[in-house]
Amino acid sequence: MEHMSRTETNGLPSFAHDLQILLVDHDTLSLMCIASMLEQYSFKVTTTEMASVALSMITEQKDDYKLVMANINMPDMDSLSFLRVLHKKEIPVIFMSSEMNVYVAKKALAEGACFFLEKPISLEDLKSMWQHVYRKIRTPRKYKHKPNCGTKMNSGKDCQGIKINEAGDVLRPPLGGVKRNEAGGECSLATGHALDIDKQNTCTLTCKAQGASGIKRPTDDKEEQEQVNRDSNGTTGDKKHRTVWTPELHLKFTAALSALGDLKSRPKAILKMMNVPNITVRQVASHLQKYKNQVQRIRGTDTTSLRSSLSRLSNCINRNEFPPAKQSSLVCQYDQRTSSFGVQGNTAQLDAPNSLITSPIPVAGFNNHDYRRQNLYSGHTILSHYTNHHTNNPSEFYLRTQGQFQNLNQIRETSSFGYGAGMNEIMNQQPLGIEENSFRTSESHFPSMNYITPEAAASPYISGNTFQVPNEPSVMNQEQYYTSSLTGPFDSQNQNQFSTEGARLTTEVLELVPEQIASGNATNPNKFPADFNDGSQKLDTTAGEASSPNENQPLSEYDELLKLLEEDPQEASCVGSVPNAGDADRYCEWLRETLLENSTDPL
DNA sequence: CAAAGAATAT
DNA sequence: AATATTCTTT
Repeated sequence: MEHMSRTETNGLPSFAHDLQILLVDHDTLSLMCIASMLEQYSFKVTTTEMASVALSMITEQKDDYKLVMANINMPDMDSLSFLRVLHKKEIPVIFMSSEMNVYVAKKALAEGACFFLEKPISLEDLKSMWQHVYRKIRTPRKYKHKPNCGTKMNSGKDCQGIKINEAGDVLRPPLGGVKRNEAGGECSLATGHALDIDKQNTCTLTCKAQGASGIKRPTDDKEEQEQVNRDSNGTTGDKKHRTVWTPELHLKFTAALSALGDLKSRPKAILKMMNVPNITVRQVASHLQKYKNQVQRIRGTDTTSLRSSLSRLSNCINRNEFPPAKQSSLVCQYDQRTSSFGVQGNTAQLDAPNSLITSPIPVAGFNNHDYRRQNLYSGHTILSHYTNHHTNNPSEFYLRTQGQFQNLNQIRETSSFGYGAGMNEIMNQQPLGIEENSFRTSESHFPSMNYITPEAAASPYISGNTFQVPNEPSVMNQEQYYTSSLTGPFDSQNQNQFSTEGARLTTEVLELVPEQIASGNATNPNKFPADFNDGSQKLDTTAGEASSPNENQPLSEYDELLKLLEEDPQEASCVGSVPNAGDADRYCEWLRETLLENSTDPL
């Protein structure tokens, strides 16, 4: 690669040349892509897809890596342990992630990572990475040892039996397999084990004999907790899995609620109506509890409207008037078979389903949405859409640049993740994925593609190649989520569907947007951005210091620093060839502070 | 005692 | 934060 980009290379101070960077990303395409970009700056890049291998390489010290850039999502180990090992060796770590998640970013930074990049990463973003090599090593802000929290940063991915001893050596389990619990049951990768990181920096795979859901309150040590949890037939192999309330499930739930009315909406009845196998009354009760809380929170203490909504719907049902009069312009179909939203054949057009499973959203910020993320540096907002993993439809991503969406055609499927992961964040980002309920996300490193026309956007149905660009968010916000289930159209003919397990086709019509969003407004392409910015407000604030209206501040600010350093490399590097990275340091410190500050914000 | 509601554990 | 489990009330 010597022949290429001499100019780019010259953009960096000499001491940044030939910097040895170890790049870790299980995502091969991403790995190659970023590696090639880094090489354009004349960095010497070594790549590996396995974090564990990366650690081996570092431990073996074949090369003197000055910087490690790693996808925070590590299928083969816990990224937190990874970070700690490197931190001990005083190698700066920059984490990358395709799912922007403030929590994860904060966590990583707090734990000592020196930077966090959201994919897609631009050439420009990488330009300044060398600076981190010269920053002082920070000590992790807090070291909260919580047993069983080790996987948190891994967005639902668990360690697969990699051990790291104190020296940072990576020890693989004999067969590289899955550890088994005492009873010989295989630990489910999804839920059956937890990753413990003790103070010796040893990561141990442990299996919970009781399964993922063996959560018990401390007993007053009455009768020895008999092995009540050994299942009835004596085999411990059965893995209880944590039920995930997918959009589909929740849909059935809300439909049942609607059909029953709030008076009859008791767990048992709901369960019966939902007719979903493998779900218990207690689970429904639990969900109902959450549901009610959220409805209440959204509506304030006022239950009247809730009631009237229900009775209104009830009336409709009784009078056989389906669907009830429409009040919104944004309608999409829901295909129960493929569990996707959108017009037949064009699935996953709406990200409403995501909002179904997002966590409670602060009332002030309805527009928050897990699938709407913003690149800290580019200011791009990226929308992603979920799709059920049973379908072949890749998730779709839309990139908004300067007020316009770009459809990223070059979509690549990556790992699946469980609820809470990414979707939360993608959902964000929490542990314990369940195979049957996992989603798939896609990411793209190719910012390009077609713009979406306002005309296309105006379509009440969102077709495969368009994106709704309404004045208001096209996502169903929390309020809409709860109310729509109560007031939304309900096909009488579908009532029985909840008790028929067989094939169901696209018949249900969902109302996704409340009446306030009149069709007239919805087609105004000039106004929509407000919401999307709001939706990412958290990230915005995070990225750009409040005062500036320009969201790209951080990048330019960083750039300024870089330029400063470049302009006078001599002076900058007064100590040997080490530049004075004070400014960069301060910047990073600021960034970190900002992120951490936000974390304490109640919001 | 069963079912639902609330509280709490993780 | 979401869900499972346990405690409390109906």
